[in-house]
Amino acid sequence: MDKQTVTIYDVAREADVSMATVSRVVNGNPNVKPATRKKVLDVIERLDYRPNAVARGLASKKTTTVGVIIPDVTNVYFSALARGIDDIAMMYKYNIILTNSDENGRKEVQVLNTLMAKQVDGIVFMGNDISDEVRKEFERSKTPIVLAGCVDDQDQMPSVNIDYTAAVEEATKNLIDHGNERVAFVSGSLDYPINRDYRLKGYKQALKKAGVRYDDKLVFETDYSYKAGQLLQPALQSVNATAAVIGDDELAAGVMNGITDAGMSVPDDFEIITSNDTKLTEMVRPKMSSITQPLYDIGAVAMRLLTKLMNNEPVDNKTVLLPYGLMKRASTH
Amino acid sequence: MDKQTVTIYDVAREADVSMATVSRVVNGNPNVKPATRKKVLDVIERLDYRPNAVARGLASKKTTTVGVIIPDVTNVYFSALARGIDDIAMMYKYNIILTNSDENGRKEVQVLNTLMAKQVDGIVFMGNDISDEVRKEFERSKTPIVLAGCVDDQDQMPSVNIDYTAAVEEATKNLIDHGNERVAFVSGSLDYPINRDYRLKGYKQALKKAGVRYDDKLVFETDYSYKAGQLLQPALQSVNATAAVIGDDELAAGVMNGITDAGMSVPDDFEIITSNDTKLTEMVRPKMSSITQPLYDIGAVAMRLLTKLMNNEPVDNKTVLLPYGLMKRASTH
DNA sequence: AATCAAATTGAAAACGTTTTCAATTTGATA
DNA sequence: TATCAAATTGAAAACGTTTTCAATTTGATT
Repeated sequence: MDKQTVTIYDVAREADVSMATVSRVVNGNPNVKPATRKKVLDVIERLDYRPNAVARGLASKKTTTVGVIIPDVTNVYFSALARGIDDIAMMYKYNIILTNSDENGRKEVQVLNTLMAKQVDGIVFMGNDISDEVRKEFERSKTPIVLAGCVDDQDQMPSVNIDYTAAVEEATKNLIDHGNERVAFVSGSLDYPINRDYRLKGYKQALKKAGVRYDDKLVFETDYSYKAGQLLQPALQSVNATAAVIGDDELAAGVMNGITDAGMSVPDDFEIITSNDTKLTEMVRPKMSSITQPLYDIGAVAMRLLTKLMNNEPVDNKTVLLPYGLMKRASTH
Repeated sequence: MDKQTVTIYDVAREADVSMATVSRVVNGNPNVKPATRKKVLDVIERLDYRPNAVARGLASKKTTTVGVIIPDVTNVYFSALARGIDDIAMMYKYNIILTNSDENGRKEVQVLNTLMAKQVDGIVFMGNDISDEVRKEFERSKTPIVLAGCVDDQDQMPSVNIDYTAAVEEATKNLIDHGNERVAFVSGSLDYPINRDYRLKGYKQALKKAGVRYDDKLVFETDYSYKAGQLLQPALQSVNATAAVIGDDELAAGVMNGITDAGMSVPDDFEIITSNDTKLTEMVRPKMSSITQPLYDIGAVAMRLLTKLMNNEPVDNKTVLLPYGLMKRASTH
């Protein structure tokens, strides 16, 4: 305990007031006489007193930190959400404790517990799935939790998303309207509700409305990587697919480059609509058409929703659907 | 204060031991009889006691959190560093408080102070520059700080980088060896030491060694954005540049697409070497040649260096240079 | 059984701030 | 001047854990 640290006790003694008064000044409590306030502020400046936020957290039971669970911060989709979360967090004077989960359920439970131990005021959870173990931790938690870019098929949790079903339906319809009779659906794991129950559902609805028979050979399940996308060209060709709705931009870039590297032409031989409208859609050639998701806004709105929950503010709607669109670029006609 | 929270006092009472003994058990202190330890652990499990890490942080003066200051988490370069930092942090049982700084000096000072108030055990700083105000905060800090992907031209701070000078020299030499007589240097702000004193220096050294006259019209200063890169094609053409070393992958993708969209051919008409070897270099067409930086490793080694500093472990070398290379892809001959 | 050293345990202070409620001060009114 | 209500202030407890050092226990030896 080196006495170079200035504590509230030092300030109180120098200002000849109690610690309670110093605390009131520091925290902007109005019940302090102006002259007293000035005296204390002068001492604070002279001693360069910096309040210890950990002590404050213990005493006040608010740490002004929020936990953010992210599958992988290097993923362009999730990093955009994280940016929205952090910007709004800082606006409301919170800091984020960021943890990569790798969509590993065991790791998710572990980091959830660590964050709870660190008494975070709230948690934003990103991921493709909510395992039973994770859901159990959610249920026992007194700390507010908001999902961002993650659906809760049991609809128990506050969440911010787009209407993935409608968005994929519209994208699929667009490809069908272009005359494509063999539209593929390229997706991450169909174990994930977001893919199986929301996005694939939109795909099927578009087919049905267009009177196109559903063929499960046109549904491809893979991981969300560029490499996996590149390897899909032969399989897509073998089922005579002429277009695809693809669930991730890096995956889509892989599919597209696999196709063009094989000598086929996009969009003439094969049309592509991807899903996240990250900056990657503009960088590849041809530029990729995409469902537009306001990624930054999903993060920002999730964090704002969380600040309301943390502060017991009234919340109209715990399930927020943000607008989506369809941005046509050069990967479609 | 709702009594549903189980505290160390509850465990001590149930196990009929003192709080000190419970603390010893929880923290693995060997000075506990096996029978006592078992008794305590049984109670901990029965009551589902979860230690409060904030209280522990206050009492022990270690919070097991580290601050990470990042210019922009959506930037592919920095997010890869962040990934390395987090993985090693978790390995050593730390969590990262992540803050976006936008390379804004005022904001950097602000977040530094916030992190200090939150008693982080250490800080990893990423950015292109260390402003005087930031440096002053560094100097007064008793908390260890490590730079990652950020050079300290005053060489006061522990840091992890590659030899940017040698790397750019080699890339420039490569382009000169291809017969290019007009090699451009496309960079972020030359106010930043990393660009002015390290990378531009390498560029100049390569020219000098090749007996090529330095022409400042071939030096382009811009921001690190795809959009800025796209707009550079006319300027590059007007100085008859036939090749460029470019300081950021997104910027390089913009330059390259600007050139190919204008009808020129890469590498036949214009060769490009970029600097970060992110996955973007594989996604664009043609694939981009790049200086290879082990981004993940820069982050990982920085975090490891920080754990040593935090634990007062011996450190051989506070300035770590990791290996770089030159990956030739299709944007060069 | 007595002695001694090592191991174990406990009481209470420490960590630095916030909160609570009683005590005191202040200002307005009659 | 006395009274009263509102404002201000202070003392001490609270927050939940760790640490320190004295007290106690244990085990080995004579």
